[in-house]
Amino acid sequence: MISIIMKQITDIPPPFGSLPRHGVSLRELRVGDALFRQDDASRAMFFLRSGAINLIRHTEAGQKVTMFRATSGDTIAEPSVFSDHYHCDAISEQPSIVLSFDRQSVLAAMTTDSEFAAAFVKRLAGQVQTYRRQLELLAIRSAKDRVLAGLADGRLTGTVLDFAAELGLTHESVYRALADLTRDGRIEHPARGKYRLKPC
Amino acid sequence: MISIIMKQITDIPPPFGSLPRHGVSLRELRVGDALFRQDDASRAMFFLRSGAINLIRHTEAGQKVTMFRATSGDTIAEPSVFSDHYHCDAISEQPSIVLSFDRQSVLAAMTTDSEFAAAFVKRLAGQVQTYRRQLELLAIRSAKDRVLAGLADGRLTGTVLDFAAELGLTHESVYRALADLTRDGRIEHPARGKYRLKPC
DNA sequence: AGGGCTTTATGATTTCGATCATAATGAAGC
DNA sequence: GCTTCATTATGATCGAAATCATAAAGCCCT
Repeated sequence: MISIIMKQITDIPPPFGSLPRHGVSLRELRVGDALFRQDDASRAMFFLRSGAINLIRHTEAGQKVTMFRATSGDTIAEPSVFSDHYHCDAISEQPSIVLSFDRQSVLAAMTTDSEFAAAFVKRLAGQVQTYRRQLELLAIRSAKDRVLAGLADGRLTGTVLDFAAELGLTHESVYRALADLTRDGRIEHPARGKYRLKPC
Repeated sequence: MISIIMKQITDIPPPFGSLPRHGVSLRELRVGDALFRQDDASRAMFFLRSGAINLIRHTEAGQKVTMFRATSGDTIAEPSVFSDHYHCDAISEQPSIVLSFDRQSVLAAMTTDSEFAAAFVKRLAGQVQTYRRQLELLAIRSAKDRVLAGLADGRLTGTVLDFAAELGLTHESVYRALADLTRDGRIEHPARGKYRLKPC
């Protein structure tokens, strides 16, 4: 008799391979599914094996802010390992497959396995750099320049609406900027909703 | 004979107390001094014992972006432990005293001392949260609301000019917003250059 | 094939922040 | 005390992004 229930989760990326098996599980998400919601109790952190997930924070004024767009190979919700709740929504932008790492297991590994901890630190340091890039992007005042920079940074992968949210601009402004840039010959517009930088 | 050269550096905050003594040094900065500059070779990370230091990044377009304003108890340049150069300028906003932790010593401690590593991860996780707050702040479109949020977040501690840079606004706009908010009775203006939220 | 929905797209208008200009206040240095 | 300088502060103008409005194109579902 073949058991699919006991099927092993394979290819756990370093350093998470050293976590006990009971601390790891797998989850599939369809477009629009929430991996977790802001203020939910935090049970785990995640590794995105494939797909794309947006981390969206809701401000007091009811505004939505895309903090981060996670793609294959990214980890999600590391800070929540130290916090008892999540600080933003994690919404699947594309069909995604994530590995869940139990919060307690991660905490335990952190204090007993220094290699694990070191690798974890490295991941977090990378995150910090990413946020800094994001801040740098938001500091660009001109919508046209900001859109161009965002495009150069490879951030237009989903819809233009998502792209606009990531850039902190209205979608109208982004459409206009994209149209301008196309007219200027700085970017190409191969199809409806598709834009890309001119090759050099 | 009393030796001041050999004077011990006291009160090294956890987890850095476990670093070897030769990996720790102390430095004092006057207003405007640079702890390091963007693209300098990274030799150390830092703990700010007192004062305030702004991390400022220069974009390609020559624009200055305040990524982070470090105050007492903050660590600075953690990501640079994994990088061979600094990614921004660190400029002292107030007279500051910093502890330097040699990059190699930190790396070594990270892989051998799991308690050190765990504490380090926690610090970085905190940093990530801070950057998220900053992103959230920058996402507020109205200058008035942004200034108010920044004030509520306790970010106006130095000059209004620095405050403006942190908020990504021109100082004129910030002065006007502060004047408006004062007129609205939402904040108090006890003295020139001083503003604070109305107590409830 | 058709109805409802979202995304893409652009036009018209308004608003608000940037920019430029100017001046008063206070601090630092001589 | 006087000069120099940065910070604080406000006024006038301009431009660009937000807002409001509208519509076509593509998609999902039946």
